[in-house]
Amino acid sequence: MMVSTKGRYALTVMVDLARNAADAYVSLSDIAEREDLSMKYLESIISTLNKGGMLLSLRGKNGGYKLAREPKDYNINEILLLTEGTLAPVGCIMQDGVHCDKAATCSTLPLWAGLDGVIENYLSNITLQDIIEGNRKKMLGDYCDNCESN
Amino acid sequence: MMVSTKGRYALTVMVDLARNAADAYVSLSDIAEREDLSMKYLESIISTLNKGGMLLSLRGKNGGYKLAREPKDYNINEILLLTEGTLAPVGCIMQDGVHCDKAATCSTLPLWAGLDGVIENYLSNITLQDIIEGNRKKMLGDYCDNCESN
DNA sequence: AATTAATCCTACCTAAATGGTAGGATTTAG
DNA sequence: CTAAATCCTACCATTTAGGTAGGATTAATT
Repeated sequence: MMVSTKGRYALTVMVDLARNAADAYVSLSDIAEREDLSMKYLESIISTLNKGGMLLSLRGKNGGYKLAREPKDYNINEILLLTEGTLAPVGCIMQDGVHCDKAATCSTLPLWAGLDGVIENYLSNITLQDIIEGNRKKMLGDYCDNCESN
Repeated sequence: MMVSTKGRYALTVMVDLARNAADAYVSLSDIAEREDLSMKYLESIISTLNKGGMLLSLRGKNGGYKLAREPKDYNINEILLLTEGTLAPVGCIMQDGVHCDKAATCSTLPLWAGLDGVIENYLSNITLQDIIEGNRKKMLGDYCDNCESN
């Protein structure tokens, strides 16, 4: 599994905040209850999102979190990358340039690099806005059963 | 990581066999030595490939393995699927129809389904032959640095 | 018939990652 | 002052990854 619950729940939190945006700060307990997820676990996840500059937070009573930007200005790749650390499909594709010592002669490396590119391309072109709008055509593409043909 | 060493080594073995095809059976110790991988570990991996109908095997002295079909008739998706069990990017996408009980209302599910489709589409369209030919254009697509522009 | 070289099979093992939980310190609105 | 919230550190159980070990079986060669 490329994306663990950490990344999945992080996206769920972002979508929840995008939906319940208004202008107010939303408490984590509200999010946890709405999404039926462990608040304690979400705490560590939302901390990563917050430190990564994805959110604004307010401590103390009536505090909580809200999005730092508009939903259309978040792409899914950056959200998952922040929480997962890497989205590389294999261990021999590194984001920081470190790679296997056989890389120069490896015949399968272009395959993994190509796969990595396809994944990043897909996720980078979908925004938080697309998700809350339920833009199935963009997300499911040609494989969408009930998307209009134009 | 979506693809573990199991799947990666399985592909390495298939590529090695495709290269050293001839007509003869190739012993696992030869493959392990050429690819610089543990023979004992490869044993369990090649067993999966063999039982899955990807290979032909011959026991006893001078025995070994060879491809059951021509390299152009293997796509990478089927090789990885067999050895990894699943290539789903998240736990909530299952190959056998089992899914999360929130699926009906989940707003992120189309994203995961779309990602899954993109991965499967990419891997299904690349063959073992493409790899041994070093078809960088097909593997790296638009992201290829030194592919010809036509 | 014996030897050798190969696949086949079952069991085991260590380290790291996953998916959390627990408890308390700090901050701020009312 | 109190309640409700974020923030922070530590811990922990289970599963997965990445192998290793040892031997049984099969078949070609001498």
